[in-house]
Amino acid sequence: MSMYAKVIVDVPVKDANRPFDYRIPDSLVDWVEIGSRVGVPFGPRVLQGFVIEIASTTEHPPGRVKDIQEVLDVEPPLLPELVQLGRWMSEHYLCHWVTALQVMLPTALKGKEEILLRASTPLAANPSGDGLSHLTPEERDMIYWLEGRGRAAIDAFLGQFPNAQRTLKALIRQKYIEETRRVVDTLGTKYITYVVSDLSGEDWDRGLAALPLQAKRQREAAEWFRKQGEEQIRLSDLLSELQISRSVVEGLIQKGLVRLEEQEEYRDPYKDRDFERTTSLPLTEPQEMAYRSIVEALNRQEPEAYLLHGITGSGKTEVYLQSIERCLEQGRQAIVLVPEISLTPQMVERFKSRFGDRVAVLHSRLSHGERFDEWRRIYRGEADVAIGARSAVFAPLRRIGLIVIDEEHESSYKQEDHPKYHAREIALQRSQNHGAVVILGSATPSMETYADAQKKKLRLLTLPVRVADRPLPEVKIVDMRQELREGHRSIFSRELTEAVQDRWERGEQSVLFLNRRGYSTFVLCRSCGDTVECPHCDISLTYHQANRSLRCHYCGYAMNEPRECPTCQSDQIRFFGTGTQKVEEELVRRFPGIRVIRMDVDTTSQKGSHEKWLNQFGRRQADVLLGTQMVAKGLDFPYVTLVGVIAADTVLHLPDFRGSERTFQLLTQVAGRAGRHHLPGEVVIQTYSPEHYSIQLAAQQSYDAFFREELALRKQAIYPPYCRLAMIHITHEDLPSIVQLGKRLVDRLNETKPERKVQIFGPVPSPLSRIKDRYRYQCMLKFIDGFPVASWIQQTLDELEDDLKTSKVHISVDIDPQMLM
DNA sequence: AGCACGCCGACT
DNA sequence: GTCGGCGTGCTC
Repeated sequence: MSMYAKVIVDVPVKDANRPFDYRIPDSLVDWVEIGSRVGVPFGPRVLQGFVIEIASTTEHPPGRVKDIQEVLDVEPPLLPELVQLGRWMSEHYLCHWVTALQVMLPTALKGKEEILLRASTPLAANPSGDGLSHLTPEERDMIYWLEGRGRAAIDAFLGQFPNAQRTLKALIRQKYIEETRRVVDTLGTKYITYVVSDLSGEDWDRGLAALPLQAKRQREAAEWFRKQGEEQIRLSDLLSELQISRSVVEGLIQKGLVRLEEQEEYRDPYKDRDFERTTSLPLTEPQEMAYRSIVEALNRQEPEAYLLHGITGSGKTEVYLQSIERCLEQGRQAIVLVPEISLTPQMVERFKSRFGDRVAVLHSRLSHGERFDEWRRIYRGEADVAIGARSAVFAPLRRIGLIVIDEEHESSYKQEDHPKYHAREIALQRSQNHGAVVILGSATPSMETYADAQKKKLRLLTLPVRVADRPLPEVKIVDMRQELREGHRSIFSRELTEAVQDRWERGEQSVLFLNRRGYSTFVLCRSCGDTVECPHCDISLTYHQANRSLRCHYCGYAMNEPRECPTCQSDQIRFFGTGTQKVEEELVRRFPGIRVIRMDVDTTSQKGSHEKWLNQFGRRQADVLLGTQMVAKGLDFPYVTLVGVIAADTVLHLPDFRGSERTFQLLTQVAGRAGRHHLPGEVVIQTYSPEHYSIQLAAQQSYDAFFREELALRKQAIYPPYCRLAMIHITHEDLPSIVQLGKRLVDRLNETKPERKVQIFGPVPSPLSRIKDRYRYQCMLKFIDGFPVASWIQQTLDELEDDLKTSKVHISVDIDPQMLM
């Protein structure tokens, strides 16, 4: 009786987004499991696929079912739990199943098709070449070339014979050339050769004595090997240590003294670093309470979610560390998610120091190979704490007890391309599967999360004071309009200039923060501080350079680029634009001789440069650290006593209802970098909107007040947490089609929508109205929590299938979008 | 997505 | 007459 496997093939297209049945040949029966990665024939090709189910029957006539060609890994890389999670994701986020599965694996495990060619009639069998006589000389050339090589990749062949695709196809059809297709991994495993010996002491001595007298080098090598007292030594170490060549070792192998063994080597990205072991620190009372509550939940081994709301410097990380310790004691495992940007060496070090080799680190700065190695350590249970950015939530752990999401409000937990998942949601999903505890930690929780805590959907734990009762830094707000009125046009206000000067003289350090995102997109009057807003939407207009207009991307309202401020008629109207480079120049000009480290995408693109700069700053080899987002998070340096925010408004006026929330979070985070140790800290915030509640309340470090204020506004305008959002993006090559199709889609949605559960806005052109020669429209949906939007949208799209298929429209859906652009 | 099949215009 | 354009349809 044959067995069959249901396989999701690597063809992310609607028609292929379903399992295909394959027969499992007898030779592979022991290898094919749920979660296996296999190579399967699909049409004329051989593709990678994932086994999602194994069955003893198939609905298809046996003749129509092909065999699985190969199994690509010794063990199935996807745990059954993740296979199911992938299905849930594909339904919930409206993506192809295979896309959801692939995102869970390191890119090293993405096999691609390889085509090998071979001449089918060896010359030897047909020396006269008669069989080829009716071929053209060119065709014969190809066959001779292939015979000379034995086997060649199709790329090499086409390199040799450009534009020969068609001829090649014909030769394959006529069976002059044989084609083999299979799936190969993009990246192999790294192997290291070790020298080992199985001999007992006596045998060894005997062997050593038997060495010919002239074999000086061999004797030397053998004695050195023995002296090390290790069971195995890296061949490369031995060769370099004794300055001998491989042939010496070959001699010892021949005489049976040693043998070589290939072993898989993990590329440990931290192998050259020593981590000083640390043990638990004493907990403050609030820490202790939070910890105890978490431990109780861990002991219950049931899914439970907590919000750990702790102000900056209150010691959230220590609570994580000790909770993880408890989790490991239970024989369970943990995942720690941190935003990519704060996955700093400092952060990693704290975990490595506490848990040593039991920690595996996954982040984007590792090479594909390194990532794969760390992933495998987790897969094999050699590491039981996985720490990483967003995608680490898929770490292949089998017994998860705890999932920590640090800085849970960070938008980087939402993946911006398919599958557009939110790591927080995936974490909650996995905690259900494992009976695990989830800790969402933040000083500035997202509105949604805090609202959930108030609704008791999450249990709230609070750390209201800093460790060792250190005071929060003093925050000053500088009104940049006033500066201008008094004739100061510099990027630096007088207040900030003085403060920097002061630290410089005292040998203390400053961090200057420039929020680059959003520059040049909004219009601001330097005289009255007003921004130009949409009359219908109460949101800043976006400057569109293409047609020099201001637009609202919620309702589509547009106006021409203004020459004067609509409020005060001043001509001091500006399209904002300042970069870190410009700030650095200004800084050096003002303080000749000051040592500045600039950290932005330009200076940190190189591997390890991030770490290098921070180390330099930590060793006090610079007076000022100037940077974007990346200096806002997680840094903890004792001599930083000043934090300056160059322009606090940038995010505030982005056309996004989360502008105030983002501003508040960012300012609070940045301010938290100052005065974390024995020296008191000071924060200077420069802004054109000093009275704005998000800036005022960030200065007061008053989360609760901000939450209340913002919540009222969200309620009024009906935005999350009072509803949930979905965004439908429509793109097409030409404008008339997209307008027409957009309308048809929205009409259909309106016809089928359940009253009072969904509101539909749009379609309107996206703020980026054309990308890569495709026009973009978007349509926003507000819906009440609990309504199954995804399946409703999918159903509606299916109904329109015929219309949509004939046009070249692309439709993609984003559930709970973070950016409305 | 690819790749084949299939049906219409400019070339040896 | 053929080469080659890309519309349409399918992949267990």
